[in-house]
Amino acid sequence: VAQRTARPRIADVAREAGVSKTAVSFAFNSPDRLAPDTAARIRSVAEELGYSPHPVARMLSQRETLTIGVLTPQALSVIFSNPFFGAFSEGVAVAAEASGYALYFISPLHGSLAGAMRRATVDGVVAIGLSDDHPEVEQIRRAGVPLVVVDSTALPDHDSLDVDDVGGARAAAEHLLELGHRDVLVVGVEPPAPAATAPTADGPGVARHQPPGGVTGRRLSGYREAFRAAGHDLPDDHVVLGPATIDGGQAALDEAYATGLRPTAVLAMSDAMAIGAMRAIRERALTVPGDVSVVGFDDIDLAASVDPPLTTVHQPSRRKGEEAVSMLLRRIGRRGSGRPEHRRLVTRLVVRGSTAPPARS
Amino acid sequence: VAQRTARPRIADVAREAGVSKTAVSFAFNSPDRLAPDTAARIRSVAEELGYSPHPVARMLSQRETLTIGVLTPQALSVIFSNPFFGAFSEGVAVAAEASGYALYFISPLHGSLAGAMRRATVDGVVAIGLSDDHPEVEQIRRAGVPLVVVDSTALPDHDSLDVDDVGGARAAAEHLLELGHRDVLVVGVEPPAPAATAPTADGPGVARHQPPGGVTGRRLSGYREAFRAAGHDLPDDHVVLGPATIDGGQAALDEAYATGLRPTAVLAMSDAMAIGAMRAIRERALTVPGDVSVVGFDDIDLAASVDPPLTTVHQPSRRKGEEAVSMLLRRIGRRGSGRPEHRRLVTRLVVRGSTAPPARS
DNA sequence: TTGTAGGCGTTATCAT
DNA sequence: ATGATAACGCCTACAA
Repeated sequence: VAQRTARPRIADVAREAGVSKTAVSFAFNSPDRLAPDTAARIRSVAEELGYSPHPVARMLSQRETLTIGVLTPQALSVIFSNPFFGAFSEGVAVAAEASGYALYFISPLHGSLAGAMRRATVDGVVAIGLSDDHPEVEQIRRAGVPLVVVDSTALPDHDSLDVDDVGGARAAAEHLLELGHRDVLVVGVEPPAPAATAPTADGPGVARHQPPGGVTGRRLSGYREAFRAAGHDLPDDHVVLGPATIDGGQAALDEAYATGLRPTAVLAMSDAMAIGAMRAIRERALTVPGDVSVVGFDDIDLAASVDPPLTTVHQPSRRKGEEAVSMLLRRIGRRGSGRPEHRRLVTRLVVRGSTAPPARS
Repeated sequence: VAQRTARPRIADVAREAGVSKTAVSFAFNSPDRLAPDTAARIRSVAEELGYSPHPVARMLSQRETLTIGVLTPQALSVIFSNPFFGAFSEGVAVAAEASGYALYFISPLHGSLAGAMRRATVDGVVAIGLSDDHPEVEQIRRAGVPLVVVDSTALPDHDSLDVDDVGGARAAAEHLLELGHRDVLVVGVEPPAPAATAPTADGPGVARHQPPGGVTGRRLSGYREAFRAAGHDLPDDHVVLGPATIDGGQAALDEAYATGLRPTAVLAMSDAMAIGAMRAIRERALTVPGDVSVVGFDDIDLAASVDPPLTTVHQPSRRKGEEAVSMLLRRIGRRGSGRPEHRRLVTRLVVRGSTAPPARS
């Protein structure tokens, strides 16, 4: 590797071209204010020297980064292993790129999300899955950066975007109830354990005492509504939580079986977990949907391609990403002012092949 | 939303606490150099005012961003829709987070990758899939930022990391040949069309005149080697390219059928494309592997869960991400000096259910 | 059309 | 232990 030589600065170009630093700056930022040939000469000298404006210096003086942050309370590793997040990011990326913004991922560093947030050089933030009871949410809000929260219990002061989790979950549960299922296991997404407070890495387990908020809470109440309306019960010990990954779903199901549960159906809060659950079910030499029905949530691209095709609740993941960025860019444009906007996108149940009536035993 | 009030600066804290700016800086960066109570007082004033050091100013003065860039010649939208990339990013994220680095994604903005690169405030870059014949590769190298290229034809001057594409591809082709297939369609990953030069958005099509380089080229030559060794032929018109997505694979297969091809097997260069190909095959009322066998590449998490389970070439995607970052951090640590390092990881064929002997017709 | 000078907010150097 | 001052590299009134 070529030893890195000192990066040329604007003064070098100015000297070499025999003009002032201002002229060089103009050549890059407002060429119209320069005689055409001066501008051309400056640019060619710059090219020759390999000069380009230092982005950090530029940011500092323009107070603008042309970057938007994607903030998540989970480690990026768990995030990137969830296909739903891939689709969401796709939407975010499309909208950001279209407006010339780059993407910066903000995740807990050294256990601190607020710390990572302070380090982030962004013009605004899309926060996904940041529940309002997150211990650092207050510090994050105070950063004073335009913020759109996605899939959170709406912070009334901030723009928010979510989907009809309750309705979608209710539809999923109703579907199982109509098929005749009564003994149903809920496989939920575990709210990220803030490493700062309680780093209890005890894997998936039954729901903790405090009722989960955010998406998990909303979907859970959707499931419950359906059961209640049908005059049935969804006991607390039939709710197992874990990370929203294939492995998480598999582990969650194993956990439930270890507890002695033998449900005829599974309501998973993420397709990745649903797929993991199906794996666990098969490893027990049971079949889907013959012995156990499975319903997912998200409707990832591959949901229709797995075996059996997954019955799931569709949510517009890509659009969610696009819409979040577009709300954020609007707010950035307004320089943060204006009343907060709250949007909710629709969900719908997509019935495929992973659900069937329970086996008569 | 609260009207954003002027962000407090170091001088505000200094004044309020009755100390100098230096003292405030020390309170944050080297508290040991201050009397314990002064440090404490300063920090509490800072807290009260809601002050934290401006990250951009900090970067400027420290000449360090604690951020690594992930550069891709494709739009992020196509990237995030490829599960392989999710796994790779997972590895990148794990390694980066472990060292306290944040992630910044660099993709073509306004059609220019080099332009996006110049805007990027990063300490180093992991470039994935940047072929050496990319029109902007020279400008990117000249940026003088530590660079690790992944899945590229190795730039001899830079650290590089790839997998045994040739060997993996050869194994895939040999597998099909052994099963008895002769009429095989290759579904390849299309090198990104640099928007800067030829924005010919004519979708998937047969290979262009210039032979593809990078991964596509290497995998193709692996396939060819196997055919040649078996005394068979892999005609040029049996190679179709498209974006590495489900849709891309589906479109590529449709294209081939439109051309009149009726292969008994498909060699796809990505699992996403393989899954897309399987969809297209089924839409023609054909079965996999009964009528057409399909082999993928990557071995994404879901490969074993699709129907039928996908025979594919495994590559250590996560490890690739981790290793790339670790090489990059080493180089950053050496401040860019030292001889370039070149690593290659292994691949292996994983036979599942999507391949079988050709139907006797 | 071009140049001068001040500011962006920090950290580092060198005194005291 | 603390403070004054000069970088860091650029942008942009304002002046010429």
